[in-house]
Amino acid sequence: MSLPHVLLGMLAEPASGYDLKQRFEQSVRYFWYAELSQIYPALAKLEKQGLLRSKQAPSDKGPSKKIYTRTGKGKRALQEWLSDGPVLRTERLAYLTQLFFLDEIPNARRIEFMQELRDDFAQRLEELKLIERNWASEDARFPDNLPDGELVKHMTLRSGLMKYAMMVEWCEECLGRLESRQESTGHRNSRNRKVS
Amino acid sequence: MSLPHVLLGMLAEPASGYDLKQRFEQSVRYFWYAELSQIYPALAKLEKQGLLRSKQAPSDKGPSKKIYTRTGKGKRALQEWLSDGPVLRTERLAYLTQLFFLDEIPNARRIEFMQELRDDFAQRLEELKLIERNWASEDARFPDNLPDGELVKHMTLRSGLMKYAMMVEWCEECLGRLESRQESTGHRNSRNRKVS
DNA sequence: CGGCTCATGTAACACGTTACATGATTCC
DNA sequence: GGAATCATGTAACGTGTTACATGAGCCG
Repeated sequence: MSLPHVLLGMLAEPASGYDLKQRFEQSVRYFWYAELSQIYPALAKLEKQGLLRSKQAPSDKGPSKKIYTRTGKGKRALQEWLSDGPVLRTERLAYLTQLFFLDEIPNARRIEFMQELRDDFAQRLEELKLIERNWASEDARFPDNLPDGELVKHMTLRSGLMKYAMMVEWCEECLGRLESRQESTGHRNSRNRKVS
Repeated sequence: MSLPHVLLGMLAEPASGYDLKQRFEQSVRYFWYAELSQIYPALAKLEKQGLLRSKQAPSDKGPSKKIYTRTGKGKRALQEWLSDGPVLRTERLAYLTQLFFLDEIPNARRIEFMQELRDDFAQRLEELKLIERNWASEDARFPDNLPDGELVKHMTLRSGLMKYAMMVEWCEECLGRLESRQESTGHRNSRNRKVS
């Protein structure tokens, strides 16, 4: 339902499948993920539908690339997807369903689970903070005078910063509740952050 | 990777496929969704693997049901999934990828998009607040003296309450930034909440 | 009797993951 | 020459969605 549209969005600038995979990793990896083996056939299909055009081009390093360009029809398909409004309530958050059933394992394990969650969110938060710091130092227009294309990217980044900061706090709150039960059964559990 | 485990979790109490669908809608719909046509074959497969057992039972209304019960092996499989730690970085948030490319449509449309987002998050927040209010009024142990099974459910609920409250705020912030651009091009746009 | 909810499924298709296959170029 | 990276794909399998099929029991 969405990968083809994400590819159309990423192809505002022409790129090969391999390039697109890198772009995924650098930009949208916090809310979208795709394998190369998924990207290649998706691009081929979009070309067959006339939403993309491709040409062979030599590479700086390695074998020649197949560079895809968005057609007018491709751009309109993307705009239509965006104009249809947000795609909502399709999220699947496996870690929350796990938490929902976490009473099926012993409390000490529950605490380990929440620590792992907290550490991962904290790490993502640091990664995003770094991106924001670099951006701020490299672009004088940051954050209030950005052009439209950068503004929406910054809004996306802000949502990640706010979300992960909140999730870390929430994990701490949960750990407090779990640990108070641990203590009452005679055990004691360090609250130290795991190093990864 | 996960639906079978979610079903095992939901089957702490025996139920039919149809019952489970109802349970999905009442409890985990905010972070997991499944169609009946996905649930039935998944249950059959779990039974074939010996993680569930089934028996026919009459229904209050309508035809007879196939009631599934978790086996010891099924419970261990669930505990193993939970003990392996949180399943992370598998999220796919379509609305954030849309936002990321939102500069491809006119600013007026961008504002409509964010209003729709905000309204949906606000609605989810109200739904969760209602659940919390009802719970608080029906259970004297709420929220600090809940048994383990309810504690993890409450932690899950809290994450939703905190998340959607934050997302509504974030949407308002984004709308402010988008509308300030709208005004500077001579248009004016009401900030009123849409009624659904 | 007709329409609703209850109840269980199948079929066709789309989407996503893991493993495998192939070969060019670059760096050590 | 061997390992790493660049580059494009296919195959098999698992997961998820939409549409369709079937029939029991209940309410008006």
